[in-house]
Amino acid sequence: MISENPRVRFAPSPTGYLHVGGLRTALYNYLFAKRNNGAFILRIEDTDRTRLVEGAVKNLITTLKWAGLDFDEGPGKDGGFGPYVQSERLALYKRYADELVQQKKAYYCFCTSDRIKQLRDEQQKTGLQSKYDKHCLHLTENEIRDTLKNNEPYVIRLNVQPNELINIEDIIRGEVTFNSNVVDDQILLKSDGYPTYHLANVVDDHLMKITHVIRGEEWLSSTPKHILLYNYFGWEIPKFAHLPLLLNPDKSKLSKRQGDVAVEDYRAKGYLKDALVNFVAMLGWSAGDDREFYYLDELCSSFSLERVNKSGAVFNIEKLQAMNFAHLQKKTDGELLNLLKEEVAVSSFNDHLLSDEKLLLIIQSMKERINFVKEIILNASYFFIAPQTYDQDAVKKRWTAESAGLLQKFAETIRGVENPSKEDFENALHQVAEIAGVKNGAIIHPLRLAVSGVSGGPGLYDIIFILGKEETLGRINIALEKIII
RNA sequence: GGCGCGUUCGUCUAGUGGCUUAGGACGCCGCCCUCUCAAGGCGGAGACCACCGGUUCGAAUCCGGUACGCGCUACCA
Repeated sequence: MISENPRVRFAPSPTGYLHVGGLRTALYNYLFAKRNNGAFILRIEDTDRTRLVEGAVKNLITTLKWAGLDFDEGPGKDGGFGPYVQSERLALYKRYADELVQQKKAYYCFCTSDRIKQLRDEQQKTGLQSKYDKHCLHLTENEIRDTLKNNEPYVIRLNVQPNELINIEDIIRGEVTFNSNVVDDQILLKSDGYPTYHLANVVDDHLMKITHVIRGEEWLSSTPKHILLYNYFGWEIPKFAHLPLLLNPDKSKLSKRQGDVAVEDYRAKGYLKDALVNFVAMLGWSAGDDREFYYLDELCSSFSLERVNKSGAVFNIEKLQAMNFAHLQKKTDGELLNLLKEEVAVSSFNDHLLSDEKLLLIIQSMKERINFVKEIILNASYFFIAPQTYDQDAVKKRWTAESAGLLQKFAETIRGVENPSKEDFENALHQVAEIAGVKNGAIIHPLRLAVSGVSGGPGLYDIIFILGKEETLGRINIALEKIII
């Protein structure tokens, strides 16, 4: 079954950010490695120079690390199989491509892109499959030598034999069969000297002793090319597992056009890494029971490729958000304190220093009312600064002719209390209400409005206790001046 | 067009021939709780298991076909 120490790799191309689909691919590779005592390798596939983005590799590594997916081998962490960046392995690909040419399993091609385009147009017009016509396969050795000597640009193509059945044993999908007639004479080495994905990934997977290729379903169709390559080189074929795609709400392949796809975007929005990882793990995998809440280490011990689904999964943000809430509730107050301090530091309240003790009280009162830590600042700014405005709808609904008088009475009552506790505030309010002959709500609602500016939020006594007596008195005064009905 | 893959509530899924009047989660609706907003508790609507045919005493589960969706079809990965 699973070899002693499997080696798997996540092989993104550095195009700028980590796609959430990529995160899931990386995660499944990581989980598989951890579950089976194997190695998780990061390899950078930067063979397309036109799509290179500055700083992308660094960003990729940072984001992977943020998610908790530490690699065992990769850029900056050699395990004896480096380098792990394909652009640093060019000589290797050239050598293996040449080897194939020697054996007539690949050949030089000098066709111009114009000719290829023309060929393709014609084939399309006649309803044929677009495929290279092996035109250059029939060049004589002399012709090839002369053209090469003239420094004509060339590519090296795979020489696919017609009418062979190519079988793929896929761990997730079972046996998949292709006829070699539908496999194009794929370009292996581009005219700029860089390999295409197909050559590079086969050479590297072999050299890096990759045992299991776990990648997205979009690669299934080109797997026959890879099988052919392994066979031509006489190399052992790794096990394949093609993961179902992550989908947009309209079921097309998850793309930028329909929302955020970068892990960095979700991170910036305040999603917890635990939640994102948990959510993405459940998109296409389940342990076979009803459990949905997992931490990364728990996923490590229960994951198996055999239980990965075959069909694509819609990336449902609402569920992600619910997952984030669930993970948030499980965090200790201490963990939340650290997260809150980070948010405060980058907010407009960064010079508004509240004690840890006070922040902790704020966290406890707000925890179950938020989906993101930053919402404490966004939705409960009144803990940091007195309300600048008062919600007009709430004023209309809660502020009556008697409100001002009641708040004044309440203020008078608490003014004399030394270091009032939450209960002291509550008792004071009850007392005022009783004397005035009104319901508690007649004071509670306007008071909440006066100190917070809004109608929702934590229990009133929690709010004013956190604010403290002086601040509460001050805010009542301001409100009495500002709220006019 | 060709090739490949897929198809269980709106979404993520459980289900591997009888335990299923198809279970859970998110979302939605209602009730309870309640100083508000949440959270929580309880309940509800929501899937003729894409369709048709076959195998079988019995099928969401096995087989075949059809439809639909998606992916690939680049000197992109």
